[in-house]
Amino acid sequence: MPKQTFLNLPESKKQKILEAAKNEFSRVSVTEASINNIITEANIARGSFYQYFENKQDLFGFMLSKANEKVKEKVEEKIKENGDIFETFIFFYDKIIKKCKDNKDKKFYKTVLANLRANDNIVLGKAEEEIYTSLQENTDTTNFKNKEDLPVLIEMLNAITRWAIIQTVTSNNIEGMRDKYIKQINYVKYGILKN
Amino acid sequence: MPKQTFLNLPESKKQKILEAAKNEFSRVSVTEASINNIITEANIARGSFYQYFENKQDLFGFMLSKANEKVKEKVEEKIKENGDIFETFIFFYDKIIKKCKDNKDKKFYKTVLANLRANDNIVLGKAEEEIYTSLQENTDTTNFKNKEDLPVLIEMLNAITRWAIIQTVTSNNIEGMRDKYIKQINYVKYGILKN
DNA sequence: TATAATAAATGACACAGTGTCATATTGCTT
DNA sequence: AAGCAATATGACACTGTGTCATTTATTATA
Repeated sequence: MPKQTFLNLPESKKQKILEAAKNEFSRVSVTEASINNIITEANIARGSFYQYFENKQDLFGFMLSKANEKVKEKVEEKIKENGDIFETFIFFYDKIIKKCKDNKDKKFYKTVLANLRANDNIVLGKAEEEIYTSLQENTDTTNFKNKEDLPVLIEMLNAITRWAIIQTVTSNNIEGMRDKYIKQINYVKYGILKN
Repeated sequence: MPKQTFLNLPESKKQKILEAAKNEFSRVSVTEASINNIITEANIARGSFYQYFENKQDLFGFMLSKANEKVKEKVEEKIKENGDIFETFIFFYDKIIKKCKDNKDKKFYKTVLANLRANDNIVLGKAEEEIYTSLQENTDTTNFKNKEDLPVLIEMLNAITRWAIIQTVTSNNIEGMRDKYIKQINYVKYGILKN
């Protein structure tokens, strides 16, 4: 988390820094990002950066969790509303893809997702754990063959969905990719093999 | 690919360099790895490193594809042998996990897998495409409800399997993780929902 | 209002790393 | 033994990170 000094800053200065950071994180992955570029564009001194953040990871994590906090809330609403774990994952997928279409954040999201580590969470840290709990507690398992395996199912849906998101974002055929994803969800619901 | 100069090197010198590199890549991800550490341990000059490789990615890619070339062959054999796409993915999973248990390469694999980018291939580059083709051509779809969707199925199995591999390797409960993975494969075969 | 105290800003610095290149060394060939 | 090609070398120019002593601004206090 950013230090108090950053949070105390006047809104306009904060925005200037966050915007410079967004440009840099749209250009390259966090590891490749250069603090120099950020401070030059934001017009702050090197030392100031370190008064505000621990390092660039700190800044990046802050931006990402901020960007996704609404998604988290909406997903939790959704599962409480209808209890359908499959619908909810599709809803999550759509929400993230929508963000990648929005011109303001397009490049940022694309770069972030393409450079995500294999076991990084899409919605960062504690928030992702909380989503898991919500899904677990609110899924309606009435139609399941076997209720006990819900956590394993959620993990699998997570694997499929994150892969689909990454493939969708890095491909150019968004609609085709969504269709594929929906097919995959249906496989999980009804199975591949004849009975 | 390494330059000819490296390939011409006497075996023992090559080994010394590859071993130094393995130590470094076991310690941290490719991006964080330091060429300095590698050349110091291998006792070669900085300039020499660049006579051998384009950069550290080049060296890393070479090591990884070398490490996985056997896996690729065995997977292709397997699918030709029995046509069972599910068994073959489990076979692949087991092969990779086995490598992560082998003391010599344990740390290396663990670090590599934990730092894989979200859409990097586990078996690098061209080899992975070739596996796809093999799987596609040799899968027996007799029992499938719908034969046309094989490519989509393969992609899904890939997503599930790589996630399982990464979770397994970064967890400490290897056996438990395998059980989970098998359950997931069964979901895909038979579906979650009651008919 | 003057002064003290607290918060914020600054940029030079030490350090670590990358990739290049002109030069030196080795070893092979005739 | 001379000459040529392959290999080895480390100093150099860059780019980047995180720190810290110092300066500047802001707020509180008497």
